[in-house]
Parts: sequence; structure tokens; C-alpha cells
Amino acid sequence: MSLEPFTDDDPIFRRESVLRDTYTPETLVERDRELREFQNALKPVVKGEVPKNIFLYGQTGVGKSIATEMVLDRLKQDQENFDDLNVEVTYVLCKNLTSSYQVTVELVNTFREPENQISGTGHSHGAVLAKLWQHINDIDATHLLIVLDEIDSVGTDDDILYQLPRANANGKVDPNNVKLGVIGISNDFTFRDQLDARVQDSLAEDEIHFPPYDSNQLRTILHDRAGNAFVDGALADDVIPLCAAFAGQETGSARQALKLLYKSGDLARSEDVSMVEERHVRAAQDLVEAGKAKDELEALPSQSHLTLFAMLRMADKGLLPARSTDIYDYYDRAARAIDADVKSIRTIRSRLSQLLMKGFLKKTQRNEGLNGGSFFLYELDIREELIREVLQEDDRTKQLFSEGSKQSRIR
DNA sequence: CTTCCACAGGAAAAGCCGGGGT
DNA sequence: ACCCCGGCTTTTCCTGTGGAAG
Repeated sequence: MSLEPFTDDDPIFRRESVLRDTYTPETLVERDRELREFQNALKPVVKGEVPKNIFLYGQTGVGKSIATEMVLDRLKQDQENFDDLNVEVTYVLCKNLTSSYQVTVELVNTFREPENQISGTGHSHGAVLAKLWQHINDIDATHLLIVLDEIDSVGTDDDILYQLPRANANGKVDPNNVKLGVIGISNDFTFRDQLDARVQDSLAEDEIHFPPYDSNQLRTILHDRAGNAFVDGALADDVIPLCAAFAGQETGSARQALKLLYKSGDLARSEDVSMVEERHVRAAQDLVEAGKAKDELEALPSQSHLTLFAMLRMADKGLLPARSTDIYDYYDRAARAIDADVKSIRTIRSRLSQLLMKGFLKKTQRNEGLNGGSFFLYELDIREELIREVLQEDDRTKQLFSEGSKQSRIR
């Protein structure tokens, strides 16, 4: 088969990059109140005083990070108009950082050259903090704003959130030298309540809540972007409202709505039609859902993969639903077959409850009294084909499918 | 109403790792 | 060379749980 030449004519998209995650819009629509509150909260900085600590919360895709970026850019730009004002900003994305310690290390590293980074293990807690204070004292600025994005991932370990807001007061950082402010961003609005009371007070001097977008707001946002992204007249009338409705019902996330719109356009383009229609949106929605499940399956630890394989085997033999001890037997055989470590039943129970939480399994309770006791029966709650697909693509578990048949012939 | 079974799952400790400091 | 540090996974230990049988 011969390739077709690449062409740049595109009946659908004018500038598709406008729809990507990486694109930063010049204006943030439907977030006027939040932006105003944000700027207001930063007033003390402009007046040369110690900043208030600000806490932003709201689900993903509601504009928190973009708002922060825009407001801080503007602040850095406008500081020229004020004498003796020099604001520095340091940004740490705390996703995947599960402890205060890791956040502290990450912060220290933002002040260091790439070839001079410190390691995430090995140092004592105090030593890393001492380094941090040193770096902050050394910077040449009147103010330092520390942005901690997705701060909820540190969970209940809130030591760094206790340390940073009172570094000025504790004399760790001399306020005449650098005035320190923390901007915490959280996707989880229950996070604030989990924090130690003394941390709550100091960290969240000013709170800005970003509510999820409703369908109407999402419509405005999508129209705003679509104007640049799509060729005029390439969108059927009901496409944007439908994207907005899907995303509005599920998450209220602009990111999700944009992704859906982009995917719909992509589907239309691959069909070589010149208009995006409702059916493209529905197909895109299905694809997104399936993709999400698959990504999550792939990301599971190998013990979970083995557990799923065990259950797949049992499903073939009509043995599901099954109790955890029986699943463990099959797991044990599968793990031996590929020379993986066989973990204890307690571990597999944890895997089972994780799979349950992610919605891949469902369980029903059974109780057979004094000659049976109570236990759970587990069964699969996703398409078996999807599991098979993922396990066959995985380097470790794919041998189970070829060797598995050999094995069963031997026995 | 009590007993008793067969797990469920929390808590804490153990063990391994990669990587410090002295 | 040695011991210490924090992260992470796994094991060990053990208390809870719910309903049929007694």
C-alpha cells in the first residue's frame, strides 16, 4: 500500500493547538470574581508588606492554575511601577509528592542548578529545611511567593505547610530581607479540613473557591476557544452544547469539555467529512471513557495484574464470583508460572480492595453462619476483553497467555 | 440471645532500597 | 567503611463483623 502525501488542508481545524492542554488563553472567561479576589489578596505585596497566604481550591479543570499563572505574570509585570518592589515566584507541582519531606526537597531543588540537585532520600528532615531557609535568605528580592500546586497530594503530612507560613515570624527568614507568601492550590476541597488547626489558620488567610463550571459557562468557554480553533462553519449547532452538557454533568471541568470537543473534531477529520456533528461527540465521549479505564488498568501494580489474571482464568471456568482465598489460589499459580514473587494473602486482599475502589470489581457479602462464616464474593465489573488487552500488552503478564496454555496441557 | 465461622481490613513492624554524612 | 535517613511494599498480628445455627 502506498502512502498518501501529507497535505495541510484541513476542513475542520484552523489552529487545533488552541484546544490542547498546553495552550494558555489570554483571558480567563467566566472567572471574573475569582480573579478579582485573587488580585485583592495580593494587595499587601504591592504595598511592600508581608503577603497574605492564599489558598485556592476547586476541582481539576476549573481554572485555578491558569488563574494563578495570569495573576502572577501580571504582578511581575506591574511591579516595575513600584519602587523597591521585587517579587520572585517559585512554583512546585506537588502531584506525586506524598510527603512534606519530598515537597521540601523539591523546593530546595527549584533554587539549585539542574546539575546540583539534592537527592530525595538520605538527608535528615532538619537538614533539608536548613538548606531551604538558606536558599530563601540568599535570593535577591523583597518578596518570595511560593506556589504549591496540587498540594492535597501530601495528605495529612502537613509539616511543610506549618513551616513555610511562619518562617518570617520564626526568624528562619528575615522579613527585612525576604517576605514570604504561600499560595496553595488544592483539587480536593476537603483537604483544608484534614489539616492541623494551626496550619489551617496560617495557610488559608485568604481562601478563593473555584466552583465547577456549569453547562452554560462551559458553552461560553468552548465558544471562546472554538472561534480560533475551528474553520468557520465546521461545527454543527448542537456540538458545543452537547460537549458542554457531557462535561458539565460529569465534572464541570473545562479541560474535559475542551478535550471532548477536540476529540470530536479529530474523529470528524479522520472520516474526511467537513463538519463535526453530534454523533462525533457521542463517539468521542465513548472513546474517552474506554481510554480512561484502560489507562487506569495499565497503571496498576503487577500484583494487581496477576490478581486480575487469576480472576480472568476463573471467569473462563465459570468460577466467579469467588471468595478471596480461592482467588488467591489462582493468583499463586499464575505468579509461579511467570516466576514472580508470591505475596501473602493479605497483600492480595489489599489489591482486591484497590481494584474494588477503582470500580473494576464488585463484591457481595455472603454469610453462612457457623458452618460457613461471613465473607465477600468478588466478580469482574469491566469487560473481560479490556483486561485481556491490557495484560497481553504488559511485558510481565503477556507470557501468561502463551505459557499458560502450555502449562495447562502439562497438568 | 449466644455462639461461632471465615474472612476483612486496621495498625504496626519488618525489610528492602537508594542515597546521604562522617 | 559504616551507620543513618526517608520511601515504599509486604508481613505479622490481631480485632471486628454479620447472620445462620444452636
